[in-house]
Amino acid sequence: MRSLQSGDELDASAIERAIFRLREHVKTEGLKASDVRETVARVALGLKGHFSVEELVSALPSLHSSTVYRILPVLLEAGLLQRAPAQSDGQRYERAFEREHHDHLLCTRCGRIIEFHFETMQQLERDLAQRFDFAVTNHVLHLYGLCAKCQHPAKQPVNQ
Amino acid sequence: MRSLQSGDELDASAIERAIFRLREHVKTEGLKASDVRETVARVALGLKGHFSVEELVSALPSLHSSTVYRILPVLLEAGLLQRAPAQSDGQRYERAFEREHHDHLLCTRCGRIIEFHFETMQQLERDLAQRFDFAVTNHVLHLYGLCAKCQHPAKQPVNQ
DNA sequence: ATTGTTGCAAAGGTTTTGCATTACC
DNA sequence: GGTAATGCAAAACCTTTGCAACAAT
Repeated sequence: MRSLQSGDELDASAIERAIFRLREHVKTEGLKASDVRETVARVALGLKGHFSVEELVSALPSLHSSTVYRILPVLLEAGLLQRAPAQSDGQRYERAFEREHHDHLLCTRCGRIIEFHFETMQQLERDLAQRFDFAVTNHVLHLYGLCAKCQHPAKQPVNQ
Repeated sequence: MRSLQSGDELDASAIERAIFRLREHVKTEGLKASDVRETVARVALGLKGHFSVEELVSALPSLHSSTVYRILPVLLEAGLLQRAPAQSDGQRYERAFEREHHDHLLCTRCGRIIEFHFETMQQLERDLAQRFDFAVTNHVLHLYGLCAKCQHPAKQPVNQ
């Protein structure tokens, strides 16, 4: 098991690789090129951590939310984004491009999210393939509980 | 790792234990006793597998859906129900009372859901407690992929 | 020319909320 | 009597869809 940082940003050349992959995907799917779609991709990849659709739309003031809603599935299918744990304000997303898979630890009191990588999962996926003849392509592992601060409230106040 | 059956029903005495736990929880929370709430609990615990709110409401024709929506969180907090993988028709729930934790294998083609128990998760939870000082209370593990039938389409048609 | 894309408005569906009434303690 | 629970209707919420105008192939 390893801990991970979520805030690592994509540099300019990584963004260009992502756009390249998007164009490949668009071509493969028989869609047409679109500057708007690429703008959404660039802005989404520039957001840090987990973001809501509303946050993405706010970062794209010239675009209508329905346009963003229509583009999001394409960015997911192209492997640029992936779903993140949903909150009360709807589905959330995060960057997937050039980022290794990770799992989430969610504090149920303060909302803090810790990311980590659990190597044993690959062994589990092999076991499942054998036992159930099930071919795993991806997974979601969310663990809920109390983070260090919220377990020791005397040291730190709640919700910060 | 062990495979599990989801359809195991609660017998009458187990239902009574669940109602007892609900009453304890209601008392602890400073709420008032309510026959309606207990009826919802009994009906929900009688449903097999994963169910939508609409299915629960349909099984309670005399109650308004808003009443069911208001009662559901109480049944979750009392440990009688837990969330199940959401579908396009909204959130789904399943029984949690006197049922060991289990994880889900979800076929992305036909929608089939296989439940299993992964013992190593307890070891992971201990590791996380050490590494991050994070106290895990529960977790969600969903693995997506293709089930046996959908990997071998020659033998079996899709979507059945 | 044909077909995908976008903006706008409207509808869609699930879930929540305000309020008056009823039930519980 | 005071507070929670319920039913109803309405609102809120996120998301999807229909349609006309626009852009790409």
